[in-house]
Amino acid sequence: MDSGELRKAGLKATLPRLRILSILEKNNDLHLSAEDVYKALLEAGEEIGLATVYRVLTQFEGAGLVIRHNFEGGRSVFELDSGEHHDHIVCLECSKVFEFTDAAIEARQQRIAAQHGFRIGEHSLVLYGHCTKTACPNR
Amino acid sequence: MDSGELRKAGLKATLPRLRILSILEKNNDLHLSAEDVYKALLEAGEEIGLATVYRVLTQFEGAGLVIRHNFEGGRSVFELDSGEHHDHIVCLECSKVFEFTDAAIEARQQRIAAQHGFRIGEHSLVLYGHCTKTACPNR
DNA sequence: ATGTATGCAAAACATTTGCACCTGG
DNA sequence: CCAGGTGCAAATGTTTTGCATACAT
Repeated sequence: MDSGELRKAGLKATLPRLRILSILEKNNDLHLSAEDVYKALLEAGEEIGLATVYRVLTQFEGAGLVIRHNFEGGRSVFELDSGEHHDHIVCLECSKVFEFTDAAIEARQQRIAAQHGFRIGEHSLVLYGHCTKTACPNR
Repeated sequence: MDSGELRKAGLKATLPRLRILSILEKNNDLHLSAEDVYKALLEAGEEIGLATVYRVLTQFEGAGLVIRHNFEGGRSVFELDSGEHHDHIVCLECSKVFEFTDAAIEARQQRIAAQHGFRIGEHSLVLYGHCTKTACPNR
């Protein structure tokens, strides 16, 4: 049980929080929207309010447990913060998300930021494209 | 007058469209939201509806005249598409935006996408950070 | 107990759409 | 003239908030 993680983040270990954390853990490869999490919980027979999902996800983000992405398409998606930064490739057709990291890119980013007098906090690199060989509906 | 540009994009050269284009040109260094454009036009004494601004910006995006960004914070911002791709650095404190390009990063992005069986359409690299020497309110 | 968290419904935003009227070519 | 564009208001979709109730410690 992750009560510890929550406590450490200064959050009471309530049932809704534990459940949301559990959904995120179970789908760590996916990137879920608040509604996705909500539906997953309902389907699992759990009772929860959508507002709670939003509140908890926002708190998790503030606590550094979760990362919020603003990919194309209005809604935010969330993933557990593994601690290791990574970038994303999003298929514009099937919405599948791949993750990657590249040391060379990271290094250049730091240098560029410094050149512009910036101290980088977070950064997000998202490649939008089209699958050519995966299970993408369009091949 | 940019009637030509519009015509070329298959769009009638109407007054609202010309005005919006003009606002974007005048603020090419900024990244404006639909509401920003709307307000700018109202302040300039022009009559226009917010819905029209949204419609026109979306059409411009489709026509490749404009690029839409989903930076942090729910709303979309727009900038004229200069034709030359570039990345962004956004100050989390003063919201100032700097642009840059880096050939090495671009090259690696292509390679990485290819490795994952992706054909890249668009991509967006945004560094979120803090100014250290510009006119940022927090220095 | 008691301060916090939750659920529900209502509110707040950003954006889109239906429709009658206006306009550019 | 006529297809397409615009304005307004209403609809949508997402996220936030107020408030009375329920829960963790």
